[in-house]
Amino acid sequence: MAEPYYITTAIHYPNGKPHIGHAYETIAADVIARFQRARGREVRFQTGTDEHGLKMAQKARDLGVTPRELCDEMSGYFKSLFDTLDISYDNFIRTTEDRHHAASQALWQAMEANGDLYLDRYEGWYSIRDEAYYDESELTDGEGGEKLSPQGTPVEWTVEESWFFRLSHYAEPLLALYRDNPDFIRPASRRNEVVRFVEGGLRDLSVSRSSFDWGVHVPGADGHVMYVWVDALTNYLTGLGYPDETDDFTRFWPADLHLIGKDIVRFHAVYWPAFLMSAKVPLPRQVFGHGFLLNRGQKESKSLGNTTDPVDLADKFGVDPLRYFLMREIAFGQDGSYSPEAIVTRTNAELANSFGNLAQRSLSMISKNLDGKLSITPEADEDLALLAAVDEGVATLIERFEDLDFSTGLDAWMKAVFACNQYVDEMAPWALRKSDPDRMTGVLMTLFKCVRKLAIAVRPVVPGSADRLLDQMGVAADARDFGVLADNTWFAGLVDAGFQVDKPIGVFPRLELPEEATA
RNA sequence: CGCGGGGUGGAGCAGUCCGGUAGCUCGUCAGGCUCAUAACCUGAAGGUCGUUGGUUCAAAUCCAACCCCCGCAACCA
Repeated sequence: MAEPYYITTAIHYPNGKPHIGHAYETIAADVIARFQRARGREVRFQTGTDEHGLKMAQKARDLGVTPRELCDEMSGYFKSLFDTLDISYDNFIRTTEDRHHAASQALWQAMEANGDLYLDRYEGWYSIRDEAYYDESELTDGEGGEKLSPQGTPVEWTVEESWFFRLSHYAEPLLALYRDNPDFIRPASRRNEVVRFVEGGLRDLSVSRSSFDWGVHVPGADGHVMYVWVDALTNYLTGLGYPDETDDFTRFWPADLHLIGKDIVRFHAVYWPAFLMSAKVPLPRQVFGHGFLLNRGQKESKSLGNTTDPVDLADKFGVDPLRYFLMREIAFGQDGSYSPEAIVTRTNAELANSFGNLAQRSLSMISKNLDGKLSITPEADEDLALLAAVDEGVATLIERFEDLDFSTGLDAWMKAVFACNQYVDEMAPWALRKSDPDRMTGVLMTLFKCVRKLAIAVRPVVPGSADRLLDQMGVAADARDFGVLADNTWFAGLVDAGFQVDKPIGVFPRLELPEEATA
């Protein structure tokens, strides 16, 4: 049976429409999911929305709708975005689902059974807007002498009965975890931050709220709902059927990868493993905190008026160019910059001019000069050298993708594409057409084989386009995973079947820079 | 002493952990080709790797100090 692979994105907080960052994270997760499927693994890919918490309740009240109605609407925007972006998730979870409440309560009870939850009073300076308590030392004085949070929001002295989680007991086990599993937190910069934070000592964590009720109820404690993060993190278990020992749970837990933004690494790398240790549930294998997307080097924000609707980007440039750009341009794990010009320049140069044009010129020549017919030909040294170069590029792509280093992997892939274009130039099949037609056929067959390899390799990134290309090449829909790269029988199969290449249709058209983007 | 990220040819970046000819893409210039999406191929110019000092046979890379830029304002990933 195929080796299982479980990947999750963070569940998204839907108190606004999805923005470019949501698209980035989910596209990256999708590329990983498709990549692992292509490697032959049985993939479970989960995303969803995190719908509880005070802010959702407040927002619903402001809009005059019920929290449930608001969640239904907002969650829909996320689903629709993911459909637009070709996200191949297996499970879209919503934390308002009954099964999720049940799972969260089960996890709670497991932590309680381990003696890690206790009831106490929490008092301190609380900011309703930030939904957080602050230490006296963090506060500043406002103009009227009132206390303000570090964020400048008003705070009130609040006393609240709250359940606490004995996080303080887990500092050592967590440090041991980081020590024994250096890749538990990636990239390394994030790991260093977390280690330093935990080394500084951990305080018990307030894990329930009684000031509002839009959340998962604490079992046996009327009036308390769980702190949103307790409930949110549990989603990764819910999706597999926890607490039931379902087949899914047995097969896919522990998760191979939680892909999240760098801002919530602490919750995933500190609280989450501590909760799981307490509940005696195995720990996920890796937490990866990706960087943020900057709009021309600037953080995107409503106040700056530079927000981007990812659906617009996909409409303007196409889903696959957008996906390719994000994975290719940005060193995964670091912050990255994007702009319409950068998207157009990058994807025109690489997808349209280099790879798209390579496919087009190769198929076009086969179609025109050979009536689209394929044939078995002797392979010259140059042909073998090119095939080897392509194999190497593809192998590097696979190796780098396995390590979540997409930009370097695609760089190696591009080098292979360059080698193919160089080969076309050197072999000059248009000249061979007159001087040595058999050799021309050999050259074109070599190109056909190379284009297939390249298309299969890049398919996780640009699935729709790669499939449209492979369709034109007669490559069977079930023969597009990496396992077939080493297969040498497929070509003879196509020849025997009498497959003919039609006049090709380009799958990576050149993009124009939209008018308004230049303004 | 708040935390973090960053300063590498015109632009955008990689390389820095594990010192050893400074690499990639775009842009520019010159040439080639004409099969192909005015695409492709070849070559060239262009950098004292923020500053200063230190370690070393050797530093973009290690150490110290300093300068500058950008986030930490929830739409927040």
